[in-house]
Amino acid sequence: MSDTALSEQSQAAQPSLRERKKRLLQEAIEQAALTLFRQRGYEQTAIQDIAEAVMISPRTFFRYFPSKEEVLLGPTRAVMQAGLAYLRALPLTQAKEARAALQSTLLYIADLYQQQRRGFLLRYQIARQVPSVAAFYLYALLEAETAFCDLLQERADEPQNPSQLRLLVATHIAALRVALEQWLDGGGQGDLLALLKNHLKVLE
Amino acid sequence: MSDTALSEQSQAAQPSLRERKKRLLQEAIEQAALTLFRQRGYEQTAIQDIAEAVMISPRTFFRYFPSKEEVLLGPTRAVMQAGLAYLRALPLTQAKEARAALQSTLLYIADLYQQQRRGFLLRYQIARQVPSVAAFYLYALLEAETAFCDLLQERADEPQNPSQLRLLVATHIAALRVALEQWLDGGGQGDLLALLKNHLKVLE
DNA sequence: TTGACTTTTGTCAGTTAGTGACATTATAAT
DNA sequence: ATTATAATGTCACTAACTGACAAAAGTCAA
Repeated sequence: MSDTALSEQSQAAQPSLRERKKRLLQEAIEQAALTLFRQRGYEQTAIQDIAEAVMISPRTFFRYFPSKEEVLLGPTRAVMQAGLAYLRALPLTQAKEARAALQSTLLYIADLYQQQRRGFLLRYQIARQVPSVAAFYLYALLEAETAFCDLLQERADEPQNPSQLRLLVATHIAALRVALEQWLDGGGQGDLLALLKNHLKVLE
Repeated sequence: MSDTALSEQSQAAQPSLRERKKRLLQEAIEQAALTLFRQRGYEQTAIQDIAEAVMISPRTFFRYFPSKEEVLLGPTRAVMQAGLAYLRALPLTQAKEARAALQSTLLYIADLYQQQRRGFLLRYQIARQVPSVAAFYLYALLEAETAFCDLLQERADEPQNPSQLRLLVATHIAALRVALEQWLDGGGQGDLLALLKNHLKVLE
């Protein structure tokens, strides 16, 4: 683990055979899992079934995903993390108001959802049927809440009342969730951004 | 199962030895579980440990609780169900506005929480540390959401836009959740009702 | 109280998710 | 080629559940 950073990343080139195979396998596992979930149902699909489909051992599955749920919830978590990164990188030169920064972040997140419409649609349909997935889906959405508060607190133009800020963030994420669920309930056909914008406007 | 209703409930008397023992055992299991969770931690406590403490077989534990999490989450679910019942029984003679009915229901729920402060405090402290419990806790809070919408729709003075109504309910439950967590973070010392009232006022 | 009936319980066997340890194999670097 | 490193498979294990069935306890009528 000496200076791989130097020898590999300096050229911004290929991410090494090993890395490529890892990505490929990760995607293969995910695809196989989603396919099986859709065919037989989530609970009727054992880790072993997924492993066999990709010709790996069950042990290896768990080296790529910490749990069965995470195959479905990883992207949701990733989108929320991307939202945090977006907020962190928001140019605050014009000293945005906390609410405005939050709104723009949620719209950014909604846009990411829309870009991966297909994947999220399937994931959502499973989450609706399986309580444990639904539960962890909510957790994935809301675990970022305090991080949002911290970021807004440190980057807002003026200090916020922590309690009020928390309420602001929670209700706005609730608006995102509602927009998301309504959009997905409609098969992802409608315009998620428009839906969310409307909800955000109602909150003001 | 013929006419037990007649012979037992007509006198509103003792709920039969069998029923009493069941309640007793259920409470004993719950108490033993909570004690062990506090002593050793949730994940370090196996079902078998709980079963041994109450001198039952592990199989019997699962006849009383469908899962380990449910020992912790049952009361939360019960409180939300009680809220639904309260809303269902709300006298609508004066044709309440949907928001007002919802507010009063959430205050009722908050009151129930406050009445069981001790129990919820412990449960919350565990939920904070264990993701699976936290996830199911959120699920328990939010699974009642659509039921709230349905009830409000059918009982409100005038028909609601379903989408707006959903947003209303989601944000208000979010306010309940925030108030709850802030109250519990403060050790349950503060006034939950006041906190919630404040949050509800902000939402208007 | 006896005796039939119902509910609850324990036992047993099994499935599945998830984890640690270690030997084996594949990739990387020299 | 050779050595170091990282990924994989195998094995053994824990722990949460579940179905089936027999044993025990509670119920009720005669």
